[in-house]
Amino acid sequence: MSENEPAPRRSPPTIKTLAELTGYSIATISKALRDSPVVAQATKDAIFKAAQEIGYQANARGMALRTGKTYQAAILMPVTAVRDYEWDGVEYTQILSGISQALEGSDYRLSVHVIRDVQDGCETARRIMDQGLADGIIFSGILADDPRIDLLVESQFPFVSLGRCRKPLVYAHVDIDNEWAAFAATARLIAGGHRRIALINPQRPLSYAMDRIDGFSRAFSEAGIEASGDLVAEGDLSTRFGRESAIDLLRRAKPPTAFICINESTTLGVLSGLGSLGRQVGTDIDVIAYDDINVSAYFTPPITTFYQPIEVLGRTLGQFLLQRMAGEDPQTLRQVFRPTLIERQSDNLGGRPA
Amino acid sequence: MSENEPAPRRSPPTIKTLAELTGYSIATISKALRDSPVVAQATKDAIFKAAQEIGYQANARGMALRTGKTYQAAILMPVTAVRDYEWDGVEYTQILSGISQALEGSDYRLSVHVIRDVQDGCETARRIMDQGLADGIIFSGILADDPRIDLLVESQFPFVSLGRCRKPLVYAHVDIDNEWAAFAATARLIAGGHRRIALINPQRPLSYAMDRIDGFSRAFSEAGIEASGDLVAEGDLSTRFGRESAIDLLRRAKPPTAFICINESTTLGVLSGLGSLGRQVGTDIDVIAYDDINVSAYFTPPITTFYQPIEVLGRTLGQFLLQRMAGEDPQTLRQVFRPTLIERQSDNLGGRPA
DNA sequence: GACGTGAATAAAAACGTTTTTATTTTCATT
DNA sequence: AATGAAAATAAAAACGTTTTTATTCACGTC
Repeated sequence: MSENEPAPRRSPPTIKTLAELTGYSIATISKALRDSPVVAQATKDAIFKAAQEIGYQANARGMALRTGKTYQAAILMPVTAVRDYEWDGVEYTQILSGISQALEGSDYRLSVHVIRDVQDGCETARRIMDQGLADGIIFSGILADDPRIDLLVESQFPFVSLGRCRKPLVYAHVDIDNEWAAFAATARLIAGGHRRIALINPQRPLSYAMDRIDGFSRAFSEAGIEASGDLVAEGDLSTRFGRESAIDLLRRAKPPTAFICINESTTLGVLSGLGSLGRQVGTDIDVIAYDDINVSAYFTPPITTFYQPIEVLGRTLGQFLLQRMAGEDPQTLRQVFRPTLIERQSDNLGGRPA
Repeated sequence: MSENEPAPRRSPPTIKTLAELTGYSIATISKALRDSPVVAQATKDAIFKAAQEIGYQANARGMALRTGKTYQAAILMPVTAVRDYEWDGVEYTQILSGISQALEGSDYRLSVHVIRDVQDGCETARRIMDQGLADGIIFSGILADDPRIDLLVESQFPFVSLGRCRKPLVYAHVDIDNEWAAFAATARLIAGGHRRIALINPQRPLSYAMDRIDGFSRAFSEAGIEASGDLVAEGDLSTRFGRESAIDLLRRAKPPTAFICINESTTLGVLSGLGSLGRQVGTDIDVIAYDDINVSAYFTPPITTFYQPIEVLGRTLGQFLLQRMAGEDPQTLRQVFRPTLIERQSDNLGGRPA
């Protein structure tokens, strides 16, 4: 009854501590803390106050065991096989940051699972579901036909994808309007007199690679010109790929007079390639890029880009996942962002002849 | 006894399933699976086989509740207040990837906690300990006197830091030999005839900022020359900062003839600054950089750098944390990497007059 | 043959919750 | 005053483990 041990190494207070302290049963405590309507307001107040005082924090493991939930959101982070070119993936910092911000107020925490390829991603997703490692999943690098989306849609497991597949499935997603961005970039160059335009693009199975080709082609067809489809380079998004593609394309019999780059990594490579061939950006050749991390402004010369703050995508991903995990209909959780054009001095299109 | 329901939605097998299946008690099953010596080998074999067959996977939540462990490793990821300049933090993708690789074989998973500053990091660390959100912590951006290290050392909570503080404490860490790198870069430029050398450095409270100044100063003093301490710029590591510093320094009465940059982000900024002042790297000005993500090769011109694959740091961090969480003495868990010099054409030091 | 010993296994308790079920109390209605 | 419903709370069970304690059994020893 009256043990006077001075509690030398006290363990954190549990619901039981609160029960002893307030005189209520643990059941009542639990309900009160979750603001259940069955417990009297006065009781709730007393319990809240006591909880506040002793700094009670619900034990996540206990909750997890009982409810079957993990209070974890998982993100599948690709780590590319291309080791020598390490720029790839830099935008993930932004994505993580955005997601974390969205999760901040909630009880959810973010866990990272690196994956090597889509296959690996599929297995990881399945493991997450089967072993109950997380309550929801976010992933990117969506293929035109992506098995992860099929799997998760079928299992009805909460997830949000960064990017869309080409199947008519209903699922929560966030994306960039790549078709539009490629269209706008191409149309802009065509309007500037260019006819031979190169597109530095990711590999074909990626859904957004195809979106970009669609936009690219549409711009030509709306202008009534034949598309320079022979100038589409497809590869990993490394700086090396950008450089080698640029050099290869410019050495051809019918070289491009302008480049559209998929991201800043390839843009840097293209600029490096142009430089080593002695070509001047803005004079000999125009370049328009898609802008990941807002660094194109510092290229020499600065490059005109389409910019979309990645962190915003991340925040939206996080919000959508929370809503999805709360049971919301994926139908309503879809957003496609249009990047904004940032004109920089390199690009004085229209001022020069075709 | 003989219910013929076709088990339409079976839940994953538990230890109890195994008990029923094999006829042993759940206690024996648990011990067998953990390979306890008290259970007979034949029994173990039978239980392992059964577990294999039904694909039994231990429930992480049950384990967590009982053992008090979380099987989570936490990383504190800084998200800088500098929103406009988003390159910052790109190397975190590499770090995460490395840590994940190290954790791969283990039962541990990696969870990300974003922090806004050191203060926030301190609170987050405390919360992780108090609420038992993880069994170990990794963090970076170490200050010369870092409260997080004090806190965790005192609490004896397992952690590994990327970077060292300047207090003589014993704790697991991984670091780059910044003193040496700065010394080597400075000495190289001095040997090439430079006397007025600028150092683009992070802000002072950061431990490695001071390490770099130490190395910088030592190179001068060993050469018997007065250090160009007036040419040390301190700021955030954004590209903008690099650009503005370069422009500012070059406009001074006694401008630098060479730059040492802390990372590729600032390097790009410095190059941008040089470009807009019409200076030629490798002719008018030399630049040596520290290389995060191996992209300096594609700058125009390519820049000589000190390179250390960040992923290796990440892997080491992960390994150390695992060992630390297994109870290993932090005394033995310390590693300081020396980056390797990558000479690129821009840097033909010694071939020109002072 | 009783007895201790050691090996093997089983039973029970515990971790901290939530949820279902049971009990008590209050109070209006007859 | 008895009855019943509603409100409030308590008790108990459950989630899936691990660990401590208890039981059973075989065997060698006195």
